[in-house]
Amino acid sequence: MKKSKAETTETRRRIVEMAARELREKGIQATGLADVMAAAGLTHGGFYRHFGSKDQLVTEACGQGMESLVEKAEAASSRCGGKSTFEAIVGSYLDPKHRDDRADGCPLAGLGSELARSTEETRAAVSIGLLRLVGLLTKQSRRRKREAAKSDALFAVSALVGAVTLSRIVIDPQLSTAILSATKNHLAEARRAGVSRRLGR
Amino acid sequence: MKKSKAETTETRRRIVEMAARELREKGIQATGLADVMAAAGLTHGGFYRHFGSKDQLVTEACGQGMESLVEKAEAASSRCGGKSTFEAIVGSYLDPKHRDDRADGCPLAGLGSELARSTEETRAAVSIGLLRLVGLLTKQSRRRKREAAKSDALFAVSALVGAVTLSRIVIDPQLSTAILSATKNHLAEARRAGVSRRLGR
DNA sequence: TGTACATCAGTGAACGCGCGTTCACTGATGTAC
DNA sequence: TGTACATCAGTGAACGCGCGTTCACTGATGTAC
Repeated sequence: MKKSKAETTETRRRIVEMAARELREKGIQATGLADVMAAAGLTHGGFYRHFGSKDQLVTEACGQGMESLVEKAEAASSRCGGKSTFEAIVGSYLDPKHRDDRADGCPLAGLGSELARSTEETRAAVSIGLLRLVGLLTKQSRRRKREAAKSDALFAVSALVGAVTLSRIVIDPQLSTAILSATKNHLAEARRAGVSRRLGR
Repeated sequence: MKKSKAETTETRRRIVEMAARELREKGIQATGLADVMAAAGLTHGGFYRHFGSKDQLVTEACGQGMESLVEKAEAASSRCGGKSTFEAIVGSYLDPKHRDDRADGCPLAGLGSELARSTEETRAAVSIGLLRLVGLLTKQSRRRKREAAKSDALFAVSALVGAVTLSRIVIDPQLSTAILSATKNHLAEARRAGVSRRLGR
């Protein structure tokens, strides 16, 4: 049953795509290769025609998940209505929809503590996406100094990831949304403060 | 080999203590009951004399880990030198020592994404500790309104948890410490801004 | 262009391993008299 | 207080299961002539 090169490439892409979803949904360790292959419409035996190990798939899938996140942030920033790009990114990240849709959400929030124990390759792949996100937000900072702007961005990303993680742990729905909205309000406020400082107020 | 009641109680306590360490160190799924029992100086077979399931142990151990965290925060606040209690708590949480010592660190940072997929019991146990921490920080807020003070606290905890999580994922050591210090500086700044607002400046 | 053969994507069974859980057993502890 | 017996904490072997990985096999694709 050999497949054409085009089909093979497409199959590999689909496996990574499905893995990115399954991993974020269930977690890295809880996701079996058979699950991923089944989601891609295949049986588990063929996995090693495409990847050398589960770790390699995890690395690619997490990298891909981060790429999706960055693209989503870019999209949110391009179609921000009256709001600033910064607010658009923060708003979509802290939306309860994001909290409730792990499979399509941010790998940092969905897999954070597992990523911290992953291979150096996986962490490196994730770091690239993280730095791209930080870069996006750094551009949006209103600080003069580049270092201060990057510091703003690192802080904002930390708050975003922490807030969504906590909002998923907590049981009380009111507390869960309170965490998200508190973070949204405070990030907006901190940004305004940054503006004030820049203008010397 | 029946043991005295005092010994039994002490053994159970030791199992929970060791589990709290092992879980935070290796993660929930990656920690085996045999590991925990061995760390407590026992063999795995006796586990079910003390607990009904691994889930139950995880619940107790995570709850206990959160208690330790809160106690540590209380201790840090009581012996804060010239700094405010708020700064003392934030400073010790964002200390690189905390980042590098998972076994003794915050369960939210060490197990965040796994906790988000844990049983309701475990999440409830963790929530109690989280709310105690939020309560501590709420008391330290300089806002007039209680709601605003709690919002401050929720935001601060989100940033703390996110920052330590990210600092453990990232490979570049400079970036890792930059995440921690950016978060520390911004939280202190946000607090100062809160003061200004309260004083009507 | 047509043909013969090598390649290799995908299948499904199998392997080995580690895990959570169970169980028969041991012997010190606690209790009933 | 002393004795006989029930209790039960802890041991170590075993069970069943799911997982990552391997492998012989199939048959369509790609290639060499």
